[in-house]
Order: sequence, then C-alpha cells, then structure tokens
Amino acid sequence: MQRTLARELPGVPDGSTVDLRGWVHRRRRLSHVTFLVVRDRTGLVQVVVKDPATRTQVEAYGEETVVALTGTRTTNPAAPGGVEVVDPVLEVLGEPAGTPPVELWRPTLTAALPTLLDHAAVTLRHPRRQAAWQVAAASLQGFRAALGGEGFTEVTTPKLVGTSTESGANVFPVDYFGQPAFLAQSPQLYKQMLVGVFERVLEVGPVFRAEPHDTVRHLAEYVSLDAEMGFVRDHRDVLAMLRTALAGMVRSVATTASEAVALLDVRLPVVPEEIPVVHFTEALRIAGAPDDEPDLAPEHERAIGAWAQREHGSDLVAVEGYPMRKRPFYTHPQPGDPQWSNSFDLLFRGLELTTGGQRLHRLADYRAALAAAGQDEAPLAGYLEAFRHGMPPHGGFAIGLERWVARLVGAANVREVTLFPRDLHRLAP
RNA sequence: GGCCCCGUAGCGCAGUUGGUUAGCGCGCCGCCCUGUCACGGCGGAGGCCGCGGGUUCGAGUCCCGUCGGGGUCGCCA
Repeated sequence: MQRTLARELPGVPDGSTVDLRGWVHRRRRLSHVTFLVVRDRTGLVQVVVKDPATRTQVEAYGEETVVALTGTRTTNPAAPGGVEVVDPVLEVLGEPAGTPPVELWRPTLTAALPTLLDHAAVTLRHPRRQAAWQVAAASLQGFRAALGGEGFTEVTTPKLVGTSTESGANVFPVDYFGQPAFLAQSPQLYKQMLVGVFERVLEVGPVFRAEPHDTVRHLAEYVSLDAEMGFVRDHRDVLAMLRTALAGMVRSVATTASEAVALLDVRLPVVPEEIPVVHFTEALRIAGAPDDEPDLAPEHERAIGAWAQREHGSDLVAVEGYPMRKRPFYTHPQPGDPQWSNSFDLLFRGLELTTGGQRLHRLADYRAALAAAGQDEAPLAGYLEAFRHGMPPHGGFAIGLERWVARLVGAANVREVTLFPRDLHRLAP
C-alpha cells in the first residue's frame, strides 16, 4: 500500500485504509481511548486507539518512537482538522525512543536557546524549528531560480585558499599538506574571475569568519548567497539585480513554504520596484550621527530602517557611497568624488543584510589600490591575471542567509534559524 | 575582547536580612477519568544548588577565582 502523508489525509476518500509513517508526537491517554498524534514531514495526524491490546502497545512507547501504521481515514468534527485515523494496526520501526530532552509536542518550545542548540538533532524536529528552515530552503531555491532566469551560471569555488580575500585577519588557518592555508572568508576573488568567463555567476556556499564577534547576528560559519555580474554601468545596476533576487526569494517563500509562513506568522516584505537609496552622508544625518562618523553602527541602521518604513513604507533600504577607506581594495570609487565608493549596504528591517557594489575592472587601478593599501601583488597573481586579459565593468553582492531568515521570521538571534550554528563557543553538535 | 546580567531536578523557574529534611509548574513513572487536542484528578521518583577556594558556629545565599550561558558595544553578512 502506498504511504499517505499527513498533508494528504484530508483529500483521501472517507473510509479508505491508509498507511501512515512517522514519529509519535504525543499520546493522550484517557479512560477508554488513547489519542496518538503522529508527525511526518508534512504535519500531524490524530490516530484514535480503542483496542485494548493496541492501547497497551502505544502506551509502552514514548514520544519520538518511529512507527508505521495502517488504519481507516475517518471524517470526525471532533478531530483536529476534522479528519482522523481510527482502528490502527501499529508497528514500531527500530526501537522505542528515549524521553526527549525538551517537550517537543508543545505548540512552542519553551527551552532556552543553548538547550535547543545543544540538543539540535532532536529540537529541530519541532514543527516551528522545521518551518524556519523551510523558509531558508525556499529562499535558496528562489535565489537560484531568480538569478538563473537572468542568465546567471551557478558556480562553486574553493573553500580552502592560500591567500585571504581581504585584510588577512579574521581567517581560520588550516594545515594544507604542510603548507599554510585558510578557510575562505568570501568567494569574492573567484566570482570576479568567473565574471570574465560567464559574465554572470551565482554561488551558494559557506564562508568562514574567525572574527571574535559574539553577537546575535554573527556566526563563524554562515551561508553566503553571492552574485557577480559583468557589463554594469555602476552599482545601481547591481542593486537592481539584488532587487530581482530578493523578489524571487520572497516569491519562493510565499509559494513553496506557505505552510511555514502560516505557522510562523511570517510577515513577508513587499519588495518595491525600486529599493529606496540614500547616500552614506544622508544616512548619517537621518540616523543623527556626526558627519565624520566612519561607519554606521547597529543603532544607526535601525534608525535608517525605521526612516525607510516611515518615508517609503519599505522594509528595504540601500545605503550607497560608503567611504572608500572603509571598503576593500577591489571597491570602485564614486566618479567625481573618490572619497566615496560605488558600493552599498542593503538594510532589511534595520539589519545589514547585504553588501554589494561595483568593483574595479582595470589592472592599473588594482595595482594602484593594492599599493595604496600596502598589499603585496604576488599572492594575488592568479586573480590579477583576469584583469590583464580583459574584464568588463562589473559588480556584485552577497546576502547573509541566516540574517535574511532571522529578520523574515522575527527571530532575535540568527542561531535560532541556523541548523547547526558555529560561533565563538560552539563547535558541536 | 570591554561592560552589564545569569548558572538551583530532563525543561522553565522561585528560594526573604546567611539558619534545620532546597521548593513550584511542566515532563517522567504508577493509578484513576466515555473524545482528548497545552485534556483533567490522585500519588511517586528524580538535586555534587556549574566548578575550585575563602569568610562564618553555619553558605544555594556573602567574597575571590575559574568555566559556561544571555544581552550590549566594537566589527561585520
């Protein structure tokens, strides 16, 4: 017999025999009946057990025991959702499960974050935690589909690298057959080289930051949604493509993760046709920060997010023109005023979600930029070769997946929406 | 890393100016309850009070150290 999923049960004809497989989510024992709630990947089903021998069997096995059962699909107004399965014949697959460390069957988990993370293998089974990742998975799918539709080629680049992308600090050193190497902190250099090949590339993958940042929005390993494209006029073209990617992600979440959206009461952002843009200097004014402030603090970002909501009714706002001295060597300056850059940060509900911008594309400019930064050219020879042989004006961006999902589902801490977060203190599970 | 706060049962917490056998809710185990849906009722088991030192007649409580956790700032996606 074909397996019936929880989600499909309402559509099955009344009186049909169905085959359910899943986990014992909860048992409720009454005097003459035991209710068994079975959970599979699509949801919950109530199974009504009246036969004394079966009741004894059900009551002997704890929550999270894996079972297979056949029973009769029955419409009953008294059942949750109006549908239940009666007269089950039950089989335990494997062995009875031990009592879970937290009460998984509750509508919301009451355990603190460290407890949830310590017991991730079990706590991720909770429908709400599952749902948060379904939102992430749908976002990944939407990112790929939206950019794929714009002619982007998906690439994968090395995560073991010989030179660090940017400053050189904050990288994880590894022993590479006796040679010093690092975990990649960004696919930046590779995705630029590949613009010289494919014009448009996207990459989804982990990046590693050994920054000692112990905050609700930092991880030592996070998922970066990267894109890089050639033949741009300036960073505004990049921002427009970022807009396309985000719109596709929202669309995908709305359609493929609709149950998760409903369960978590996610308020999906409307992605405006044109994302509001403010210049860095204007952003400082909006945030009430001093004119000579070199960067935006989280407090300022929240203020700008609130301003965008107030003035434009937008959850998204881009800040362009960040000071060149705060940006990495490959950043393209603002034409006419090179103290500012053709780069931007995108704030989503007051949190920095994305950095993007136009990159340098002339070899001579790279040489000058590296010299000015005091960086040696030699380790970057393979990268610079791309520019020696013709690179179009280009730019790109990177979205932090965990931050996106956290803001979407209203999680205060990115760890809540990360399957197995890596941070300053956590290397397991 | 700086600053602030917190470590008490499987989970979430209370514990008064230091005072006798350390409590509560949930879970777990047992019994009861004619359909529950965070079911309900009765009973029971379960604690190196994070760890180490100190003060004291006496420390969960005060002091020092240490480890772990949360928040925040720097910084970043």
